[in-house]
Amino acid sequence: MAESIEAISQERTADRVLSEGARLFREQGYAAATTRELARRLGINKASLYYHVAKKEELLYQICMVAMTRIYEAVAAAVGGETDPAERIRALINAYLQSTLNDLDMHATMMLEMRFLTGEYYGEVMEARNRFEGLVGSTVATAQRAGAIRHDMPASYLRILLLNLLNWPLTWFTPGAGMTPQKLSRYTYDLYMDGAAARLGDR
Amino acid sequence: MAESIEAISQERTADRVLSEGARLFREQGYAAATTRELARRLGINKASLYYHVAKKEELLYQICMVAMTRIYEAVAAAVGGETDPAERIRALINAYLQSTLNDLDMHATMMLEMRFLTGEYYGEVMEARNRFEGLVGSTVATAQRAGAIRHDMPASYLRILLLNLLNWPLTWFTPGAGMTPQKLSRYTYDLYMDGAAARLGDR
DNA sequence: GTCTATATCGCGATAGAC
DNA sequence: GTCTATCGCGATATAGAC
Repeated sequence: MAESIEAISQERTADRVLSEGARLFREQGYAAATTRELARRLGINKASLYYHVAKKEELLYQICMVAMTRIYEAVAAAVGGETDPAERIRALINAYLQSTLNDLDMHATMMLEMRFLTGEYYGEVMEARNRFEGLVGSTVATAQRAGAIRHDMPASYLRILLLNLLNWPLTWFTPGAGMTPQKLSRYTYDLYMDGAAARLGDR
Repeated sequence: MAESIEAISQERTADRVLSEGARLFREQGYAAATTRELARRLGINKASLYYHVAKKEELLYQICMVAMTRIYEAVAAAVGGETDPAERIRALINAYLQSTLNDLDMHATMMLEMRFLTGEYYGEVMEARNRFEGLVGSTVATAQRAGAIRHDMPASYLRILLLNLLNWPLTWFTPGAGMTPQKLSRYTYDLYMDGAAARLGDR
């Protein structure tokens, strides 16, 4: 019993280090953020931090891996829940933007700060990211083979153009500033599938 | 005569500080980059750097302002050279991607590192960037009013979706890796205007 | 699991000679 | 316009008591 209570409070503290770390790294950038400031925000001594995490870089690594796991699972579940190729892309866009924009600290840190990782840390995160972007690519390529996506553009371009649309919002999205992940998802899907040009009968 | 030679060599050194600084800041991030390393790359003593630039932050500021000036002028000239609304958008996309991807160090530093500026430095760069993004927005809005762009999506979304497509390449584009700014421009325009969906008669 | 105290280092920036 | 020399600070991380 005492064990489970300890386990719970331990988990809480570890979680707080992760989420406060992600917030700090996103706000100030990994390199400029200090362990002193993180300890201050957590209300503990800076030395106490090193009970929870071996070093600053390891914290960044953990944040990146958690973020990658979350978004992979969210997007895989969303895509797996649809059969129609276009609906799968709609679900992908929605899950991607919901995940990243509702958990900005973790995902912006992962996408924008992972480059500061070195060696194995970097390798593992990059591998997870490649696996994830492979899921995006195969969803698009499958839709193309099914005839739902145009054939006069290589699947590799269709993948990176979609990733451009999905990732840049991490740099500018601000919750509560009028925009919502829902609305952005809808317009992103509309633009990605149909484009911005006026069609016959539009006016 | 001696003056002009001095002026030229002075200009050269100042230019080298700017371009090597941009390269270093892009490679390592502004916060992680050191003035020692910059001096080493320039082949001068670290103290000598402070003859050319007052402080590290001022160098970042100068890089950002030069990048903003360059891209504004390139895009304004390209858009001004066309009259057809769709062609103006094509020219905008092309000039935007040519500028940023052929001068990655300056533009990636501007877009991704400008957040480390403080006070007036930050204010001035942000103002220039807002002015520039206003040019993008007004080009899209004008095309919409002319009937070339769909009316069932707010111009504000059409602007940010285009900026998503144009800016994220700064994070992944690598010269000489198969992709060219030309090809990316073409596909970006095709996708932005027409979308990814297959049309009747595609197959 | 948190603390006090501290080691050790590398940073931005300056002084002043040449 | 570049140099040598150095200041002063704040960073990550560790030792060891409680």
